[in-house]
Amino acid sequence: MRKRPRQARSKQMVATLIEATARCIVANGLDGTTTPRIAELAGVSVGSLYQYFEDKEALIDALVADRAAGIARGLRQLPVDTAGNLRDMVGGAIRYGFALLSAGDGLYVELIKNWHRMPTDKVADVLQQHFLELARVWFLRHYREYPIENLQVRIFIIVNSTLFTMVRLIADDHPLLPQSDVAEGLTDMIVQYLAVPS
Amino acid sequence: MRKRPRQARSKQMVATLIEATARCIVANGLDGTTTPRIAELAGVSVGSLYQYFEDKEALIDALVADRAAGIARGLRQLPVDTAGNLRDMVGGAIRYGFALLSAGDGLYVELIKNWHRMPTDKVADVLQQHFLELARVWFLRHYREYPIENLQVRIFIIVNSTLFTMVRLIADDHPLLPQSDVAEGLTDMIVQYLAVPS
DNA sequence: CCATAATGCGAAGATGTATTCGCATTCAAT
DNA sequence: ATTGAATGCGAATACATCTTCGCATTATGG
Repeated sequence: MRKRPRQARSKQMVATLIEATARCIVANGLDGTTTPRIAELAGVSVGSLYQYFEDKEALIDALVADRAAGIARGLRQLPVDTAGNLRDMVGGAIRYGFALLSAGDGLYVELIKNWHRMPTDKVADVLQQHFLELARVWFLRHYREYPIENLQVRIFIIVNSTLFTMVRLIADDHPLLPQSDVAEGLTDMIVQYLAVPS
Repeated sequence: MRKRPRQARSKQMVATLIEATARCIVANGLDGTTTPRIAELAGVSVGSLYQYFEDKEALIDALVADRAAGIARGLRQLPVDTAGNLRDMVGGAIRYGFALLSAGDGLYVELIKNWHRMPTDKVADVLQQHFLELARVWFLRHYREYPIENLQVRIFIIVNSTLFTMVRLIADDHPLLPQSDVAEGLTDMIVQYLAVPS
């Protein structure tokens, strides 16, 4: 951030700009998101934007960081029963994922579509770490011993598979397959993949 | 195409432009690919480009169509043994996929990264249809009866999961996980998912 | 209340890209 | 060889975006 906000109104401005960025991406897509448009949506001048953000990228990074923090918070508060059966846990996570991606008028979908030019690692790592830890706990409880090495590969595959399959489905204007079927399919696939002790 | 090529040199020009586009994308990324740069790489003027292609998009579409045709050809010639075991078939396909993505200096990876602003369906449908048909044949041979409805969902999930997991891994500059491990993991996951008759 | 710093402004500058158009060159058929 | 069509050219046009800078407005502390 170019200038540290000292007064209350400038803190407000930073928040307003980040939210305007989100709305602009939703309304115009990432490519159609320009600094004048963001400023207009924020009800603010372009100059003010550059008072607090080095450039457009910094603004978008701030948005991603904000949402990533939100998602991390949501994941931690997601009720999990590490004593329960695997299928319920996975199924719950899948449903949570679909709900999240469908929320925010498609902001997340647009961000993930453009993962390669965004600080994707911030978010992907959050998911990766969360589910890795979750799986670790679950397996320790149920099997005592488990090849942890292999678990990283499995979680990497599962997280990426799920994320992009979901996005591909949601981004499709005329999806041939119902979301519920794909959710069930993903759940089946993941549970079976995790269940086999290699 | 704006003008149908009548003379030999113009056919050559179309081919040269398409190949230059491929090289430009490899060298500069899709965003860094501009019509002047393509023309320069082709050793041709910008004007000539617009003689044969309505706009930049048409040129890129032509490139995608060309490669999609090539991939379709490659898939058909891929030796498959529908009498053999499932794991060998899936493993072979995965290896073929990794080889394809690693080839062409990263052209395919760059194209898939930007799937959402490309005629992705052209390629995705090719893969979808190919593996759907392949799976159908295999299952008819081995089980006689199989819930075909469900098979579409499974193939959708498998194709997208595999494609994007591969791309995510290859696009990572410092991959934590070795490609061979991920390939094996994907194979395991797919085989198990397909093997369970639902 | 005043002085100073912080904040807000938006037209203008700098850059870059897609596309066109009039003219030059080459081909192919007679 | 000639002529009309096809092809090739690239400077110029049109447009859009990011970013800056000098000035106006607002807040804060003494």
